[in-house]
Amino acid sequence: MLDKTYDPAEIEQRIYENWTQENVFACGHPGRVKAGAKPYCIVIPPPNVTGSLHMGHALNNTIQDILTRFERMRGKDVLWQPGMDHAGIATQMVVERQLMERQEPDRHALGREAFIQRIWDWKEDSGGTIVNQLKRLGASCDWSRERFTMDEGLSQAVRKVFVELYREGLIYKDKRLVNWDPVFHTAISDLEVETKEVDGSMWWFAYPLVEGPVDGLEEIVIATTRPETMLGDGAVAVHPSDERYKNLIGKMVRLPIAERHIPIIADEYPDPEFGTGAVKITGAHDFNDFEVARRNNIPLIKLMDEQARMISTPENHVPKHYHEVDRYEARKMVLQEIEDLGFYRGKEDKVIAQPFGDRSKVVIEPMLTEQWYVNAEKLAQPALKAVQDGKTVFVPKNWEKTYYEWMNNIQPWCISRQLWWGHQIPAWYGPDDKVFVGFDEEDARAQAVQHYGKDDVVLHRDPDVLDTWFSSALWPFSTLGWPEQTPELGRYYKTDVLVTGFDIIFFWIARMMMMGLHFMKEVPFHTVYIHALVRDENGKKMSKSEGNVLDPLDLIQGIDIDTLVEKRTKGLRKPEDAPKIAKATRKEFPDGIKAFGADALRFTLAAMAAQGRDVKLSTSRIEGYRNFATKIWNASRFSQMNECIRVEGFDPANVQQTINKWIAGETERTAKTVTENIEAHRYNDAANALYHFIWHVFCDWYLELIKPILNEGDSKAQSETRATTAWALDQVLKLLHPFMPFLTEELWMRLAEYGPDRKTLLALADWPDYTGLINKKADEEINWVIRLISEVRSVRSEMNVPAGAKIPLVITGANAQTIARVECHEDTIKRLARLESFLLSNNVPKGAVQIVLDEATIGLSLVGIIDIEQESERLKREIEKVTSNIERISSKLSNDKFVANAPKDVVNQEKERKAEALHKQSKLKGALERLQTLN
RNA sequence: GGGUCGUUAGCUCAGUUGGUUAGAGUGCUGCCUUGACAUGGCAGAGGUCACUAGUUCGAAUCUAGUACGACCCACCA
Repeated sequence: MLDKTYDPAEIEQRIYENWTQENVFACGHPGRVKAGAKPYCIVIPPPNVTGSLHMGHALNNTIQDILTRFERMRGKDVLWQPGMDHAGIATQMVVERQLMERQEPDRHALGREAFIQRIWDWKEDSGGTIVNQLKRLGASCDWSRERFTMDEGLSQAVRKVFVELYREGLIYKDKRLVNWDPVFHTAISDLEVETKEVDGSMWWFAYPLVEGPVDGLEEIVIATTRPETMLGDGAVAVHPSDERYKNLIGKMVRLPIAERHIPIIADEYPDPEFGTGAVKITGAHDFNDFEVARRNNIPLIKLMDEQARMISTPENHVPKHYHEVDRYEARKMVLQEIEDLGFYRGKEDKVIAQPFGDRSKVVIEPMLTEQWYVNAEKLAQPALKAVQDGKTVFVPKNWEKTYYEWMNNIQPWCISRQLWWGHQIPAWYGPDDKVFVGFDEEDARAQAVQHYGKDDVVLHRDPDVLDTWFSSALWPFSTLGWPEQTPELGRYYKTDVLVTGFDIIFFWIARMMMMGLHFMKEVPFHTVYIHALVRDENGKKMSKSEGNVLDPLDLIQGIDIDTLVEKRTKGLRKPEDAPKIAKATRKEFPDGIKAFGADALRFTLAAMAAQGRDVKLSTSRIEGYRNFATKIWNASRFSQMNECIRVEGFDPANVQQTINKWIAGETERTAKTVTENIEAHRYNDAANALYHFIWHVFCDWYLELIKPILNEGDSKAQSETRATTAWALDQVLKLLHPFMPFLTEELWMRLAEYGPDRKTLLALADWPDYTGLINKKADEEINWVIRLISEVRSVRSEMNVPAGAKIPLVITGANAQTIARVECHEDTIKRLARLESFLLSNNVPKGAVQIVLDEATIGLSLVGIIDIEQESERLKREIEKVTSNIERISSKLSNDKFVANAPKDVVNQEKERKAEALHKQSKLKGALERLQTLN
């Protein structure tokens, strides 16, 4: 016998092991995948090897799991391809920090090879905790095929792609400005830069004219937000149309501190309306200036080292006392010196847009370096066209616009990183720095030998590694075995659906599209489902520094308040926020967080994942769905207690009892709704349909309505009802399984003890697909019973009839159909409406409350309880309601335009409604009259 | 500066192509420990669908504008 409540903690782990043992998730498994089964494939967005499961992962993977479980049950050969990303910067950072904490030698002391080995060791020990967390969530990935972006196979794919793109001229080296991260000492791509508005200042400096005043001007005043870069100025630019400076163009000015002479040039770039209209040009440290400098042949003077400290230059542009000084310290020094020298012309505080590294959170420095680039513009064209042609569809569709927008303005993709952890660039340099790109050193050497015409060439390898997203871009085919032509590659590529958040459309989706089309000549997936961001219940983004992070694992297994507070306040960027966060957390969860189980969390995420909207997660919602799990558990318990045993060969189309016909039809409806909504990626609609059916149809009505049959019905009706209940419950478990896999699988097995053996685990059972079970007559009849019971209950409550009091009921004016229904469902109605007796009569008795139900009038004898005044008021209110309804419909129907223009169906419907309302009105009037004459 | 989206019950949200009296969950009120379930049952209160104008027989839904809010992209020194 089942316990009274469902205990997820006890069950979930055991169930997952069961699935694994039975190879339930293995694609192409000969034991369980039917011959001729269609393939279905989803590749997981590979989580970082350093990552742990956050709410975004939980939503993302719940959706993928719903899809894969659904398709698996529909008989497809499903591959959910799992794996992890090596996450270049993040991983290197974690291990470097670990070395520091343990006071071990840093990576430079260790050397490259030892450091990389150290990272592999780290991965072995503590990498990939997220995999186990995904299992806790129930993710039905084929773990036997797990891949890692640094695996040998995937690394080969990376090298091959690099070499081929290089040979096609789509990868090249270039010296230009890049976004430089002074903390990680590496270039990063445009996408990894976050522009933020911060409080800053703009200062005015005067540069004196070398050859004396022109038009009375002795100096030109420039405005800058970055004073320290003035040491590298190569020119001052003014707009050619700017009358103020017209005669200054071509003159030289003296650059203070640096004591150099630089020209005043004319360029379209300066805006005469802004600042002073004169712009200092620092080509090596500003993207705009770089372009101006290029156009005008102005020298680029690199001022800083990889940590953004000032350096000396070969031409001694930077005075000695600035050497090795940090850029912000240098700023203060420049300001002071400019002031001391008398060239300071003022300051304005203003909000300025500044670039920050998305991981390091420090201000990015534009730096002049040589890097590897992908010609993204060229690769983008087919990727753009594929979406335009509908080869790949975005759901919701409006994301396509975002995709187009970015693809149409795509910039060269900087792919080299000055890190150690990652795919080292397969490029080797000869003595004269001539580059040889090859699949491996041997390949490169062969080219070098041929080039130099001698055998003993000394080559050194490019030390840089590739952007992590370079290998992620290959994920849909590299994980399937490419460049080998594996059977899996042929079978599962292109994949079916990619499920991800909008934040990586550019980082990942766009690049997979480009690489997939280029190397596989086919899009990587036919559908991209973009889900929303998960926020806290106030709509704020969950972030460590806000202290509002909800860890999915905590919701699954529960956490006490002290531990939660400790988690939220540990390692904050701003430790002073800790007390505030602790207080808010204690207020939000005075008793900590209860263990809701994975199923409740999954169901919540699915139910809240409406297309195109953020998910604001609230714990009360999760609690509600935990209760839902308990409800199902108890419905199963009821079924078990009443010996509702499944019958081999039971066919829901053959049931005789009206109530059973009805639930069979309702089940069919629900199955259709759920199927259609999952197919349409409307997970919230599917979840809500299930919730409503299970709780408010199956439990609230079906199980209540059959109780009289189970208790005292004839044996034929009893056995049919038991079999139907068992069948319906099976369908419930199947339909709910993609959403709540643990609970349903457990019940599936537990209920198996009470009937014929299950042929398979629920995860492999056939998805419900019925037609022809809907029976209009049964629907009408049961709905009549439900309406009758509801009306009686409502009146009882309104008249304050004690819940325990059983009262007599009299039906008058009933037609033959109603009489038949009454006879058939008498026991049920008596029980659920708490009636003492149930009579058919020609007269409404004295002292009765009257309910109009279709053609019949139902009298509830409440002698001694009824208040004639009150009842008369109630009836009048009812009549008023119906009358206003009639008026509304009448005015509609008397509108010629409505009758002429509205569809026939709508007009007829209104006519029908009017007739019904008129009928009800006259019945209610009769009831009121009787009340007044009888009493 | 460009773009996307949102505004519906106290709260969190549904509402697909315009067509009953706009729905859930949660919270609230009243009654109920009735043999599956108090993590429950029954009944109920609660909405000018942000605002304005328009299209239409008919608008939460379509169009235009206004207000407020969110997010993304972008080089104004």
